[in-house]
Amino acid sequence: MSVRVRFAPSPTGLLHVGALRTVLFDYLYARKMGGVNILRIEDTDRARYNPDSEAEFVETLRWVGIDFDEGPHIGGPHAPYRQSERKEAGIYAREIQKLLDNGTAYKAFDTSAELDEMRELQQINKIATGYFGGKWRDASASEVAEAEAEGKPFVIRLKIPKDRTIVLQDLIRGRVEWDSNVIDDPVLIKADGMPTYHFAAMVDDHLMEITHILRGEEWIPSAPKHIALFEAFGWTPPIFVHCPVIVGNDGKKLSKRHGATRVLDYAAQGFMPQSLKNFIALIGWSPGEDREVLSEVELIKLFDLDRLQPSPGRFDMEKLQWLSGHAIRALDIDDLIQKIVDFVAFDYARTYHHSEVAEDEGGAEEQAKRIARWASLELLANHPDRDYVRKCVVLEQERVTTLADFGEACEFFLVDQPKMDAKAVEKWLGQAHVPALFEVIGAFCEGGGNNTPEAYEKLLRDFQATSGLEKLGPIVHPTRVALTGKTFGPGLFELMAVLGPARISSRLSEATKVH
RNA sequence: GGCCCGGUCGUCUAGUGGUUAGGAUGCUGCCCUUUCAAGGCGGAGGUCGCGGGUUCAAGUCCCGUCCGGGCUACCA
Repeated sequence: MSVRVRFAPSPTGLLHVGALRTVLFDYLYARKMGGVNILRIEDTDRARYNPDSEAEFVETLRWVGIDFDEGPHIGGPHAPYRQSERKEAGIYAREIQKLLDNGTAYKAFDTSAELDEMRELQQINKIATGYFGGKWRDASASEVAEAEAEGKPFVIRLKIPKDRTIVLQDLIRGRVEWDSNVIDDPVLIKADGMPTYHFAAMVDDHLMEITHILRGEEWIPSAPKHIALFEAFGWTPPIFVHCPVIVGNDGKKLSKRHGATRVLDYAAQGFMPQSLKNFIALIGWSPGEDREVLSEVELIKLFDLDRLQPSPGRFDMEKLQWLSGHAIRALDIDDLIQKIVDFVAFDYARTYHHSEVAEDEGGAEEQAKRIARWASLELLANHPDRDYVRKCVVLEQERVTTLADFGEACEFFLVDQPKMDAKAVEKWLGQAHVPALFEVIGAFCEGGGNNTPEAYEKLLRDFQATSGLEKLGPIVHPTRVALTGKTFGPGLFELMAVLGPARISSRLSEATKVH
């Protein structure tokens, strides 16, 4: 039987990192097995419904490079793929009737006030809370008919069998058992007629012929309900795969405090999607060899559910950064430039770089940095001299970890006069030999000297020889500061050849004035 | 409270009875070098949560215990 997996998010908000990992595993497994990857929207909770959510999922997953074979945005043989639409189509009404008919589900007319009272009593008596039958599980047909005739609202609950052991055979965790008497009767259909997750998800998984249910481990406690539901229908349940969660550095659930949880924020920060995938896949899974940097193809080829690990993993930003830098360095230069151009055209990245930054993430200072970074990125992407852009990017390629980093890295290439680091100016530009040095370089540039790294190197080394200075540093550093405003960056001779004589002369004369 | 899941260097992990407990990241030293990176070569960092047991032999199997996390809704 062909593998069919599904990502079934509830459209209540953004796509976060934890959910991404589950879809990634769905996707990798489907692709590896030549199976089908399905997107299904679980919008049965009207109160929490967010109309922008579905578009967020689709856009984000497109960026990451995770695609679907069936879903609300592309259709498929099991359409519709939104549960609200499936409800309208009468699917859940039809299925629940089967359970009502075979006696495995029942109508319960308790009011929410009654249920609250019941729970309170259970808590006081320190016994398990939940609905273990109440007065309706075994109510007589006439009692039910009477309540219905009065028009009382009701829910439909599943009859969890008594005095049994319910067994979950989880692919990652093995056998997990429950005494069925500790499992309460879950609501299947709410008073408003909408199905609950428990009902809709399992019915759809069966109808859509899902072979493996990959979901977060927070679902383990409700697994026995789902298994009992499959039994009530007489259906064979799919294979359950409860994936470990991703937590923050403090071991707690990933939240805003740990950095971005919204996947699209990583796109906006200029991370390479492949490295995010690579990184996320490595939390809870490994190929079993000592290999960590994996291409898309390798990821698919090597991935296997058998190698999933049960323990939760922490989200380590530094490793993501290493992976992203690695991916950028591996890129062909023209490809890289195209990616930078695309990045600058990416609306959300622009928005991200211009939105307010919370105090604990750097506040106004960080925000100013982002705005400057973006401005420089735009200069780079829109620069008329593409050959110049190419040369700048080549020199910075091995010094960045994200696409956005090119903003800061290339800034001095792009502006008329770079911002000068005051400390660097003070340290290097005041030295006695500097005026003579700049004069020599200026003369070389205006006199039509060769604009090559080799020629500049010879020029500066010759100056060193005649000046009597022992090291090249006192010559290189002031020049670098005058030309870039910084004490670090690409090789001086290479960057001089990129800047060219005109920029060099004007910057040197500016630098002379500054000091 | 009840039920459930988890526990190997700071972090991500390899490991399925016999290994000096391996790799990666991060940290750090050296090399390269005009700086910063990148790259190359080293180093520190783990009494495998703890305590019993089984065994000639336990990170690996069993029991107990501690700690962390989840669920305990007409939310998913």
